[in-house]
Amino acid sequence: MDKVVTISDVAQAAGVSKATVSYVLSNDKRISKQTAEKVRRTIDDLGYTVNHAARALSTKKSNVLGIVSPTHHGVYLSSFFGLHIYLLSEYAAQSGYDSMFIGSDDGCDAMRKASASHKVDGFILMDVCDNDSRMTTANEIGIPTVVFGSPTSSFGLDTVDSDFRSEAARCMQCMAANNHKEIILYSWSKSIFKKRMGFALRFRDQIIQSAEDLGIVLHIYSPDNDESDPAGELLHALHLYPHATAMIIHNESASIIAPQAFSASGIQIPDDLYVISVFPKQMQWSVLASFAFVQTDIDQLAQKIVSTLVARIQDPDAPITRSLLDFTLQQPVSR
Amino acid sequence: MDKVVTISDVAQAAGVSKATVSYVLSNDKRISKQTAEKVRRTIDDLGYTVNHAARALSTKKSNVLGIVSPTHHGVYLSSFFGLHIYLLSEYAAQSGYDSMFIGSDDGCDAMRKASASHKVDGFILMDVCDNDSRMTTANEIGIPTVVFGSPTSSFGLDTVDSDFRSEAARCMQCMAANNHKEIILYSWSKSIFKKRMGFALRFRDQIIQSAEDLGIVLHIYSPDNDESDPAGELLHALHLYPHATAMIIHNESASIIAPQAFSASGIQIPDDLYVISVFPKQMQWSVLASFAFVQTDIDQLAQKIVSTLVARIQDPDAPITRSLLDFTLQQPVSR
DNA sequence: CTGAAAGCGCTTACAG
DNA sequence: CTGAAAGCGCTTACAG
Repeated sequence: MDKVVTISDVAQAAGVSKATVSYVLSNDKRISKQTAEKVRRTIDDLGYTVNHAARALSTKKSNVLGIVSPTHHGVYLSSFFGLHIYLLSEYAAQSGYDSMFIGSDDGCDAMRKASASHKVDGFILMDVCDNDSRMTTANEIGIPTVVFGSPTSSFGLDTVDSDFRSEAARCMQCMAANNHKEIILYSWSKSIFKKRMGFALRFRDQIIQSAEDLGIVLHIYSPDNDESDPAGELLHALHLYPHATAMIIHNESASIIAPQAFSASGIQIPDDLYVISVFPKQMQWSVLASFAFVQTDIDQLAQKIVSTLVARIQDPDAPITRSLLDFTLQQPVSR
Repeated sequence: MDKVVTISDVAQAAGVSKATVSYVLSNDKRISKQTAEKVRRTIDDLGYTVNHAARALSTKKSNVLGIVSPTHHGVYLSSFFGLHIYLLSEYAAQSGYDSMFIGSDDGCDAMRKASASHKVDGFILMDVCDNDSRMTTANEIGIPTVVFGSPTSSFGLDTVDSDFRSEAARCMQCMAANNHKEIILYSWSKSIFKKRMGFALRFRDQIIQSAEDLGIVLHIYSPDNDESDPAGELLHALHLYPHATAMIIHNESASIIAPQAFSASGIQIPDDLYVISVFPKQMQWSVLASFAFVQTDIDQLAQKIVSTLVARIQDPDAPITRSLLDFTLQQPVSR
């Protein structure tokens, strides 16, 4: 439509050089207050906006963070994936970064391309599993990267996740405190374990450990895949282990469906069965009041992920960071 | 790490000019087969990738699509939002575009900035409601834009959505065919209607229309907001209208919870209550087999959205497009 | 069929 | 405190 205004237009209108305008833009203190003020006014008058491509070419920085979706996520995609992306890009914006979603199946290839073409300054790897090839790719490229997940090795990359070990231990202490001697861990599906997702592995391993330490009889139930009916699976688990007095649910779809599934079968929570569930506090509409729960906070995680990546971009040589956010156990609210 | 290779390096190594390399890159037929072949080989050898910023500066095209999240989505965010973004960016990639997520609360401001700084070639507006300010903003900017949603007016913008009117009519014909004289429409929450979201309005209006045409007694139930317990709301609706023999559920969280909620109350589907639900075929883990349902396909929608936007970018003067995808009604599978 | 050159809109040493 | 100028890595008329 109307002609696009460039830095030259501003310079001319303000009666200064392009360099001066550029310095004003970057708040360089060498420019006098009056000049800066004058330039800023003409910028507003003309409605100037910096050309992103030109700046990127000149500075060799794109000011874009690449959000890399998991390779081969298969059919399973958390309902909170969208919220994650939303929040990440929100916090990125607050730090002056745009965010680009990199989602094709050939995750690593897409990463190489995005990096080689200077499209991004850094990567956020979503839902990283053990030995995730995206980590080695990031390493080879040598680009600032933060891993969202808890792989056994992060290959020298910064890491952010919920502290599943600590949360698991806390769940078990709660079980002991409430005098439960035999419990069920309703865990993630076998296909999640097969993918070696850290959140599933780390949580389960700590539960096993704590069960031993506390002398609690533990049964682990893990559905075969994520397509089966979680309500039926939950009841099946109860049927298999009739002496269990409590259950820990660490599984998204099961957490959502569980209150209904139990009430449908006339199981009173917490009288017939004491239940602890782990789910994001953003899971609102699902009614879980009679459960105790570990309330992970996606918002805090997103904020931490972005700040970690931004810090890494600013100082590539800073020591590696491993941030585990430890969310507390909430007791059920009676209603 | 290792020095980044530019078009000059390729030109030198291949013994041609930069211009020639550039022409090879764009498959210009003026370059001889042999030269092109030679250049392509050195490109591979050197591992050259075009610098995105340089190209964008030169061509004034960013090759990026901006996905604009709804302004003030409030607490409600569909569980499929993430899948949507994922699929959109997948199809964008297939068409040679990257996708940038634009999500801040000041949606329109963010749009202006993204456009002014030449960061995007076009916009996809997610979940557009009637009189959505993003539409007028897109118009003022004069940038290729496709509206995902069914607003009353699209302000001259291309539009893609599921065909809610047609689907609603089909649901009602099914009701009539099954001889239901009195039914309940369990609809979206009042806050969704207050936002004037087209999918809720258009569907409801057609249901009302069809009810009149077919002589069916219709009760519309709409929860106050999206935080309330959908299971309780569903039962409340049944309680209010005890003579209804069927229900149409057009509400995401209610669709998910409904099978459990009904079974918990001993309501047999379809014997006690005939139910038609509308939900994406990507909603897998939730068990809905005893419902009839309109199976919208997020994948097809995403594909259509991207192809529409790409076409618009290529030909800004082509006639305006309005694509309504009409998904069929599936009868329940007995199991 | 190929190349020299201008230009895209910025930033940043370097002079003054 | 400010400006002239080079350079970032491409593309694209324009010559030849």
